[in-house]
Amino acid sequence: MFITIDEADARPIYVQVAEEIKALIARGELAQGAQLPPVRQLASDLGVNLNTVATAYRELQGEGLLSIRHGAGAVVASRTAQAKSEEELRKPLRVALTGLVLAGLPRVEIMNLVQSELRALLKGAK
Amino acid sequence: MFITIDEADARPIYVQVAEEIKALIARGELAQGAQLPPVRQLASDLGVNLNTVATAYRELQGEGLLSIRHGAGAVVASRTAQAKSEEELRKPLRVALTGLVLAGLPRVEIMNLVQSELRALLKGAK
DNA sequence: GTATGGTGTATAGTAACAACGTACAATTCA
DNA sequence: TGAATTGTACGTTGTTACTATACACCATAC
Repeated sequence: MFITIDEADARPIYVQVAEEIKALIARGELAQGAQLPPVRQLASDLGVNLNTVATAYRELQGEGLLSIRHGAGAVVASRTAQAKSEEELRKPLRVALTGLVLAGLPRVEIMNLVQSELRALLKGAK
Repeated sequence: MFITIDEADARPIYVQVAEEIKALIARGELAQGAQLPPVRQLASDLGVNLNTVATAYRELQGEGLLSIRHGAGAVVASRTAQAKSEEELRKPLRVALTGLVLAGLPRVEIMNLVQSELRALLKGAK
């Protein structure tokens, strides 16, 4: 589990952890049924409290990506998250693209970035 | 100024407001030099406190997009935000794309979404 | 079965943050 | 100059993020 916390990132730690695990699942590096590290282990690896990791796990469980069993561990439940509304999907994309446009990147460069990121994510796709 | 607050959106109100103004600037609907509404007016339109809007304005000023003068108002200072690191630009994009992949959208559909959003943003570009 | 070690969960405390109401200060203009 | 308009500062309240510590569930060896 190669997860890192970015101090410069304003988002809460548990959100960052959840986001990184999501990316691992999307890439197929965490396949369906795969066991996740115990909250204590991942927490100590990251230098945070175990409850912070537990919150991330519960968030992912809420999205249908993990299955947590008290006493046993957490496993990847599915590679597909529960359905969101189209607007919930579009908004983060709009925010990201707005940032790129305001950074002054030309259209072609933005498309290159998108394709490069998307390729990395779909690498392990079926 | 057509800005709306999304109750379902977990992000703070001032972030949502700042984000929507950014999109207006990117689209060219708020050109360089354009005057922004007084914090009291926008605040009452949105049904929030004036300081909440003021915080959004200051955030945008910090990114170099607005110029605020005490007693006068706020105007669009630039259409280009201050330089961010490549990772700061990539991360939101990765998060957005991860969400789309986990939602089960096929590659072509994701690319269609991206192009549709990007077209809307670049509509007013020179 | 039950003891033990491993696992997630619950609770309480602290600090920081978001949003608000109110008072203050700078600018504009009649 | 004075009044209206604009952003700013300050104090309060409720929420959130994170932590430390104690609890509850599960698997397994014996």
